Amino acid sequence: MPELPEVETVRRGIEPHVVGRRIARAVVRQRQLRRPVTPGLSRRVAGRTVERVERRGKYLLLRLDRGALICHLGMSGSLRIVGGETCEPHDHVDLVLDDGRRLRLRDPRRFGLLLWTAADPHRHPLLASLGPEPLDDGFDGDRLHAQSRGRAVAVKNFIMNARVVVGVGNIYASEALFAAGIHPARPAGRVSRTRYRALADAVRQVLRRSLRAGGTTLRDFVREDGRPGYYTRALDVYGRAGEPCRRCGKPVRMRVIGQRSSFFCGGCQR
DNA sequence: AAATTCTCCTGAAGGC
DNA sequence: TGCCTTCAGGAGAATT
Repeated sequence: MPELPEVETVRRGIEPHVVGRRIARAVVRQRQLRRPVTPGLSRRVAGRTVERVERRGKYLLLRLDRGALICHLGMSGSLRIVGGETCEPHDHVDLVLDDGRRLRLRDPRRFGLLLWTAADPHRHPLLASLGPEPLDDGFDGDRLHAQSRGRAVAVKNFIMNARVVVGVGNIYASEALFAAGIHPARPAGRVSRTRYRALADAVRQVLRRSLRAGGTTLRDFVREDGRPGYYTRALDVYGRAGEPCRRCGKPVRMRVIGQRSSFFCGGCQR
């Protein structure tokens, strides 16, 4: 499931193939994604040139010379550069480029998103109220601390809230909390400033480490050329229920917190 | 306002 | 072997 490192890997992967290219047309085979693909997509993008590819949280933004495309990969989405029109099930949308190649969105579970907007995509309702980028200035422990006062929500859900910080999904939330020694179910308002600083550092470290590896792939993640891009980074806790904690040896525990499976070490995290 | 629940969908995994 | 059931998962929307 693509989280921030995976989405950034995709962005870097497709960027050199699409920037400067003119879009000939779009082919929409399945418009029913998380939201319907913008009606008349092909008409909107035909003849437009891709000026740059940006990322905001887990959203990819294709800035065109007029308008922009907002794309989200949900949990099973992938974008690839393909040579022909031969497609497989779940290949929902193609952007046909002027060199004949295609940027193809595949998304079996259809939790993804592809929207066209005429305005600044950063002002789009889906993006307008997003929190800071974890790898940029503006995200730090002091901010987390200030924002969490009085909040009873579990700290894990707190840092997975895109209004608090973008790009931290279920996997890296568990990993960062382990690295910071914070119990995932602890109320967000009861985490000290010092520990929020450790958590912010942990979030950055976990994301950077994964990004350097081209993204941690657990399931459906593939890179722009279709390579699995699997990097078997040893996750410390995620998916390791029952296995020994790498730090203290006690078995890693799994618990559902806020509708999401959470992995942690009861010995190392308080 | 904040927190929780619901929802979309399919592939994988588990049960029998 | 195969059919049926259950469930994960991003994140906005709806509900409490």
